[in-house]
Amino acid sequence: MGADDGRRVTITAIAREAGVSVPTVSRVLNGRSDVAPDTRERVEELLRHHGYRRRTSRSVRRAGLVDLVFNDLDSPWAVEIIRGVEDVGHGAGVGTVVSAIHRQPTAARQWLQNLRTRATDGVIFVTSHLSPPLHAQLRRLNVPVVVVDPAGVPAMDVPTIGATNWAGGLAATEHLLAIGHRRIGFVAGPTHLLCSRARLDGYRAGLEAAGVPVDDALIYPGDFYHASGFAGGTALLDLADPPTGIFASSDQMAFGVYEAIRRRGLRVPDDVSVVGFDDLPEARWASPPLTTVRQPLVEMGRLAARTVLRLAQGEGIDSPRVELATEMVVRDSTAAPLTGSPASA
Amino acid sequence: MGADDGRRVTITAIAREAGVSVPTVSRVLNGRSDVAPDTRERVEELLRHHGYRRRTSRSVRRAGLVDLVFNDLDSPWAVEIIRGVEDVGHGAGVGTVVSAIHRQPTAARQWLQNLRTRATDGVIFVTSHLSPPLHAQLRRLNVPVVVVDPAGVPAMDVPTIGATNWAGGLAATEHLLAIGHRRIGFVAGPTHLLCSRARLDGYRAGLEAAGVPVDDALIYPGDFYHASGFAGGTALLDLADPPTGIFASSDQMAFGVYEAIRRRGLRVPDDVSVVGFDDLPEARWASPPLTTVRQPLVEMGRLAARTVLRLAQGEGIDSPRVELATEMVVRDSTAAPLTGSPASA
DNA sequence: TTGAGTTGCGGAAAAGTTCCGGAGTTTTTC
DNA sequence: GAAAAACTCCGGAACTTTTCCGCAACTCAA
Repeated sequence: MGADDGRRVTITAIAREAGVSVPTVSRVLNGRSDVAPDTRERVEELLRHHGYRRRTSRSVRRAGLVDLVFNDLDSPWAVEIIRGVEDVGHGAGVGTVVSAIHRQPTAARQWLQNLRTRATDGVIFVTSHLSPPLHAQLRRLNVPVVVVDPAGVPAMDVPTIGATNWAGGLAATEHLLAIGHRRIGFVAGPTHLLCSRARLDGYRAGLEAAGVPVDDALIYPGDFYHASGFAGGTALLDLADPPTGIFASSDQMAFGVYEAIRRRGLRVPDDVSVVGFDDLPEARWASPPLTTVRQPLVEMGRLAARTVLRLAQGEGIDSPRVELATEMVVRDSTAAPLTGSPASA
Repeated sequence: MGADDGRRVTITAIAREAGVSVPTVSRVLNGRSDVAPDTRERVEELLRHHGYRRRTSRSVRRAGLVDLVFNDLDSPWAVEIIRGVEDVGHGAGVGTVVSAIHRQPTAARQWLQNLRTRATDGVIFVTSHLSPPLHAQLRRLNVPVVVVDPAGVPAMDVPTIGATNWAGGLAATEHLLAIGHRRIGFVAGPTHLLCSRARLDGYRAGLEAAGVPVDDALIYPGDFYHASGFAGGTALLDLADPPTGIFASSDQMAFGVYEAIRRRGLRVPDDVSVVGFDDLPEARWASPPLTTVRQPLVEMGRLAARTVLRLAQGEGIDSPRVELATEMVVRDSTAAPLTGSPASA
């Protein structure tokens, strides 16, 4: 596309073609406010069409801010990501702007509106859909974007950062199988998230590799929050042939499962084993301490921040898709199933 | 839905469409009296339909950012505050910049350095000491400051926002006394924080009002984090005459106490009752669900944001010191003490 | 030095406000 | 009952404020 005819594109050429002066193009590039909306659009269109790139890597004016956008800000999960981003940002002398767009397009538009009035060095979306129009707008503003735990398919040319969710799901399932469980319940996350589906597939793969048939009745659709874990645990224990172990695909749901088990008058791990996913700080302090799959959330935040800052400097990216390793953390919420129960060993 | 087709709506367009002159529209906008009622109505209808917005912000130039500074970003506690601030900020079209200064003066200096390169409409400190030099610097920059849960004395002329910590500590103690406990342990927060001291004083006041002598051996110095709760619970249970109920002045420490009790092979609330402070979302889902003192954290964040934005607009403040009410939330972690104590039952 | 890009300054034009007067209507006066 | 006075409502024009962009001077790297 760019069709840059041998020579590098300069703002002088853009200015001539757009019928404006050089300073005006410069102002558009730097996100100044004193440019008429349609002039800005015309110039941005030409910049994009010619694939303009900043001349030097050094003279980039930084806004001193990185945007971190969540769908919802209602989980301890979020703090871990914030910590990672803030840590790197702090070291690099950039502030971290945290927003929640609550899945509403109006909120997203309002956020974008605010973004226009100031500047940003880059945007990190977390488990967000990053709607095409929004992405197009950001592209027009020439703002680098990174997505953590992308919702849909890896998408276009946006770098994404995640964890090895499939491997984590597999490891958790293998752990339960290894200590003797055969009937393993699964509380899934929202199906529209890639990480949820990967964890579910890891669970399925683990069962199949062990020759245990996958029973759809043992898979409960949750949403990562406490309440759905409670509902899922209750539903699974209500089955005629209830599971001896339950793998919840988030720690919060695992705590909900704890509560469901406790309400039944049963105990963890004596009667039912539970495995979570995330390894939030509170997993270590739950009663009993939760066996879970550790996601390096802080490290994911750090990496996202470093990536977006590199992009902001015009530097390249090693890989458009990075998955950090998960790690099985065995604590006290898993044990061998009761041998006696229906049959025996 | 004004469907503003790219261009901005001007009063000229409105005037043309309404069949009146520009000055007439201007008069409607400014609430002048010399406009015929039906003319006024017609114009107002069109203004509404096109979503007309005043061109001039009229107010001072805003940076569109509010800074939210924590000491450490390592507790679910922080998310609640962030949610509140972000919520109000989002509504007002300002971004929320989250920072952690890790109690280090160097980090604070670095943060201030970053602040100089950009602009801010105001700063909210959370449980921070707000050292005099830092405060002086901010004052020099003419940046409004609000402190949530101030560390030291209410300080100079800085508005502060907190909760009724003393009343909360009293309520928790009274609850334990009411169900029959006489020997009540207390796991304190860091003594340099005002809220910690207030909770401790509430505890003492509750005991004294009930005629129960305060035993310093029952007061363990914690730091609000899990680990110190575990240490405190362990230490209290190791006493020759251990408490039958433990009041931890944060939910996280209460979870640490849970773990200490569990390690002893004892049970909550059968053997030992536990009360927390904060009412984090996970308190509801702990095993067993935690009896605690609810702090309106989100609301505190909201209020802080509203206050700092009002200050930024040059408006006045109703009160320099606001305390929001705490609320006793009774769940399943408290019960009457075993009557026979060491033996019997 | 040279070329690319940025910034302070100022001016033209647009947007919005205020002053003023005039047409039409209502009220008062004689 | 007619003229005068007063009032209502609105447009023209002058004025003020804000936006937008070019000029020229400047910075920065090669």
